[in-house]
Amino acid sequence: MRPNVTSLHVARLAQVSQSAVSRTYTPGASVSSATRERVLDAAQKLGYRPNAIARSLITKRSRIIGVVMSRLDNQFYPLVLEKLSKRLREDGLHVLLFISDGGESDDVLAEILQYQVDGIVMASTELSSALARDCANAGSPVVLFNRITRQAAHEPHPASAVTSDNEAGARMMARHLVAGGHKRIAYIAGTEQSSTNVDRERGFREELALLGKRIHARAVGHYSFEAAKLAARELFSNPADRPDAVFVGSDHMALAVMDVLRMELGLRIPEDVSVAGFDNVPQAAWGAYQLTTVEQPVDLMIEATATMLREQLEDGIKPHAVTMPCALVRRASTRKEYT
Amino acid sequence: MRPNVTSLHVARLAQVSQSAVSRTYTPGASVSSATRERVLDAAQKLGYRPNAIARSLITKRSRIIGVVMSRLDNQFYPLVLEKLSKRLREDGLHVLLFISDGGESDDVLAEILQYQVDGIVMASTELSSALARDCANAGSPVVLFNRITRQAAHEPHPASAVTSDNEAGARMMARHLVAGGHKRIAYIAGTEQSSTNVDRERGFREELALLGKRIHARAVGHYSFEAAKLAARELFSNPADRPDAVFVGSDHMALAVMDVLRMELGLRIPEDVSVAGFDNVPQAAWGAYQLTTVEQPVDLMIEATATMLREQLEDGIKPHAVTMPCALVRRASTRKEYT
DNA sequence: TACTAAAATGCATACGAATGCACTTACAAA
DNA sequence: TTTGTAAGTGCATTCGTATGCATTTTAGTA
Repeated sequence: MRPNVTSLHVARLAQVSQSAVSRTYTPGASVSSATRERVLDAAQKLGYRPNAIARSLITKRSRIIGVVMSRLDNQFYPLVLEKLSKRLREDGLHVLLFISDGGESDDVLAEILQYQVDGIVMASTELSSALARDCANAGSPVVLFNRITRQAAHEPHPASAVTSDNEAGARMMARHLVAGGHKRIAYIAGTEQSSTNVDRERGFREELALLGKRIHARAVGHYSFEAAKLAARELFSNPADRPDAVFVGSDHMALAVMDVLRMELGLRIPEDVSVAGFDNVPQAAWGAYQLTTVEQPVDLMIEATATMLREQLEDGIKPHAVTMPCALVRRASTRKEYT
Repeated sequence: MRPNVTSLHVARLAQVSQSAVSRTYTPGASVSSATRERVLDAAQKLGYRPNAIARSLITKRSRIIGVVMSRLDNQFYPLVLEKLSKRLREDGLHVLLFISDGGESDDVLAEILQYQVDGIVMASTELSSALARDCANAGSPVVLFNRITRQAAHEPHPASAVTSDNEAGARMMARHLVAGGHKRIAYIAGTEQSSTNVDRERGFREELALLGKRIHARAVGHYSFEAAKLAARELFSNPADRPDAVFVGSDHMALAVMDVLRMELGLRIPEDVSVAGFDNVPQAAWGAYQLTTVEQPVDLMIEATATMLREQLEDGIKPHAVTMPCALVRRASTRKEYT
């Protein structure tokens, strides 16, 4: 194996100092264009590439962002990952990816921190405040994506958070379903403790209350495709008292629910029962589903994430939380008018 | 910001040398259990974490694998990513993720190599042999996942490759469709130059020929959802001569095709036309689609990928190619018997 | 108890690039 | 020409850990 070619080799060939080589690759450093050219020439000849590891060691900037995700089977997250990765690359950052199983991710975080990441993005993952403190101590700002940490009002935020306005989105859906004349409205929850579910459920419940309605039946789908199927069967187990609408805590689950209702129970959507979801994943628009849903503004959320990372990294701004607006997307899975 | 706590700080607190601290964290190194314990105690108190960057600099092993992907909207790849990430973590490796736009990925590779990755996995991406050589020179073994480089017989493989037996899979599908009594069998291609498409199309065509049939009509979907819709419209534009079966180069495209056939053209599947795909993504099993398809043995392919990386890394084994068997998955989107 | 092999430990150096500092050179203004 | 200023350059050091080597300690055996 050939020995690695280092800046020193380049320096020798170009007849300059190692510093000159370094400066050539450091934007804004002081090098004459003559030297720069000789360095680049030599580098070209030797096939030199600056060693990012060595650079990180001395600059204390790895230009790596640790990203923790789970549930990649829910199309929402791969798309987030794709966009996030592209967006961070624009800022010269790279993604070190960790797949967690969704629960507490102590060990995962420990590994991440060893790599001296410049920041951490956690999506579809919980973060204990103890872990958040660890990260803060390690100097790695954390941005929660699509999750939020509950926080006592007087305490500082342990981590930043980017979410959409889950509560408002759910309220829109409540109004939409009530306007459709539905009488027996059910709710299928995601993971119960997750902030997304808490917010969505609260918004939905409260808006229904304002309209003089209530959640007629409820089951839990844990944001899982299979669990959502079980939840649907449970909700519709009593033929005498079936819901005429189901608001499901995520599209991923809602698609499973639609399958159960149509294939197993022979129900027509939306004639017999309306189904609505949350997220607006691509499949929601597919012809066989046409799922009415609440759209999360992914692009805005990604942009906000990138911005918050940069702010905390460069300007030392404190962690805080931002919320982006949702929008109702009406499709064919919900009745539109009172019948 | 607190200064980072280093092995030296731990050493001082534990009253040992910095070497002792290092050895404590090096499996198989020579440390007495007494010192190890004191070191761990001190580390605990100080919140010490070994700096993976510094370690990499000296060991010349980053324990990072660069993974290049595109098309994360095709569910096949997120699932590969999830499994690959988990599998590599078992080997103590981590994933540095790059999203490419699918074409040549020169710049992406340059960035990857700067991080001194121990290896590279490229999925859904082409790799020129020039780039492959760059990687080899940099000492980073490359494994192509679900792609293969065409190679003159006498030349050494520039990169390893893990694929399923695309050709055999397509042959199975040809037999299945012919057995179903289809007369006018169409094919929708993925990206035409991609090895997956070349192999699938060849297998399909040749097996049909053996059975005395030929591809009745053909269009190109570029492995894209939207392009596949266009392809479907094109294939079915002449009502007088419509295919009675369509083999689509990937499930992702096949689902789009089904939408067009049913929603836009009002065709029944499989009564009016059979549709089949390739990959067996989760959505293929969804109630609304029930897509007959060829299953790629993802778990085997992941395992092979991990193995090849390890072999090339540790045992210096030369790049080579392996192929895993596919299996036909019959569902409701294809007619089963001659009618 | 004496002797030997093995284990444990510390010292010093190396990995590859960035950067503060001191110095030289170039160039413009007086 | 002299002076002042800025740009360019090289030296030497630094980042945090691993490891070869020499040395000391321990344990094992006769």
